[in-house]
Amino acid sequence: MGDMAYDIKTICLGALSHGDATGYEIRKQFEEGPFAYFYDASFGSIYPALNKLLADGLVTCTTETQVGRPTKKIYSITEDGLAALRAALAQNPIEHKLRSDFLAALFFGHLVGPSERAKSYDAYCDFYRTALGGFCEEAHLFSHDLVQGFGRHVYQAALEYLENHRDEFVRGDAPAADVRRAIGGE
Amino acid sequence: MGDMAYDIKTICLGALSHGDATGYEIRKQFEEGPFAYFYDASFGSIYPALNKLLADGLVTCTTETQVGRPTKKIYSITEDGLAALRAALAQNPIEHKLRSDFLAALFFGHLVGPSERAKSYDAYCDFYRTALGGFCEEAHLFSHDLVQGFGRHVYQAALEYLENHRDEFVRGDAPAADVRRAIGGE
DNA sequence: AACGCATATATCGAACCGATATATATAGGT
DNA sequence: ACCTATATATATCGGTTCGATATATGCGTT
Repeated sequence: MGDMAYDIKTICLGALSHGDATGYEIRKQFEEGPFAYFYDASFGSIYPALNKLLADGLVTCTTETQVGRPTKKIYSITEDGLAALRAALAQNPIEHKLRSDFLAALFFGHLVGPSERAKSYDAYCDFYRTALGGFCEEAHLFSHDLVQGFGRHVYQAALEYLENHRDEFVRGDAPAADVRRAIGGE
Repeated sequence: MGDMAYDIKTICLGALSHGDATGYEIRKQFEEGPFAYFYDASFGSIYPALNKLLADGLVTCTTETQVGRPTKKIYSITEDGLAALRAALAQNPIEHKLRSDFLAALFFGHLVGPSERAKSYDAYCDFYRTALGGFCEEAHLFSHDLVQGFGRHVYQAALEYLENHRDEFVRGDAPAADVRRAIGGE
């Protein structure tokens, strides 16, 4: 118990606990679905993960041939798979990692000019505006509802802060106690 | 221009733009420093990155022998390094990725019991409380100030939401339109 | 005296991302 | 009518990065 992180296999089990799906459909859930904003996985990790889960008996697979389309491989979670998912969830992981190149760009904003700062800033605002449109309004489970509500609340707060500090940042107003080092240029 | 992400080399250049440092000190900045909350890098990527930057002439290195301690390698950014950093910053990347096992645990909260839900939830609240204590109050640059203020504001909003929805989530209150699938157990 | 912790560098396996390849159907633009 | 882009669907491969481990030493604590 304690400090660890879920791997893609566990997250795939989680996705399949909501219903059968193909690898392609799981990917779409990461891209547009309800947990798009706090998790991601690419084909390069989903397909190998599903094969591993299949070999371990945590999922089953039925193929569905289609006319003029690639054959679908529909995966279903097994009893063992659900038990493995519950066991993983019981381990209470404590990871929460944000990697934001947007914030890095703003953090080093003093190294570029006001127009560059404005460009980064506005792209970041747009990111939040777009993301806020993507949160589902009506969740079917209290847990999904909480996570969606959380995301909406936090993203709204983020956008609000950004809108209130734009001019100040783009102008490059110095804070009260300005002890900055000279690092050349600009 | 457009869609890309910074790599560790660029972020190391950014760290060195604030002053000379060893690989160990750069790591500490990712762990406790001002941009700890939106970026991370391990020794396994920092040391190779610094070697690559040295080979490319973007940083210089002076060794400082110490009594009874490993020899320090102090890195400094060069003119070329600063130019490379500015060039990378001008590319305006648009990546912002959150990977939260906390939120995943809450998202699948319906699969575990109320006591397990409470454990995950409280650990998440503690994460935000601890993190809020780590934001620096007095930044020396307007850009650092903005990013710190943003983090503080967003984290406060996150904690506020969590505190207001705890009981509801732990009890497992169903939302208005409850169309949940039966997924076994519990 | 023993143990853990901080300092400091370095490497290696495993995990994972991003791009690419393959194949086909539909939709939209010119 | 043609051509391009997008969507469906699976799979693999190279490269980046993480997490753990190794090495070496001093200092503080039990």
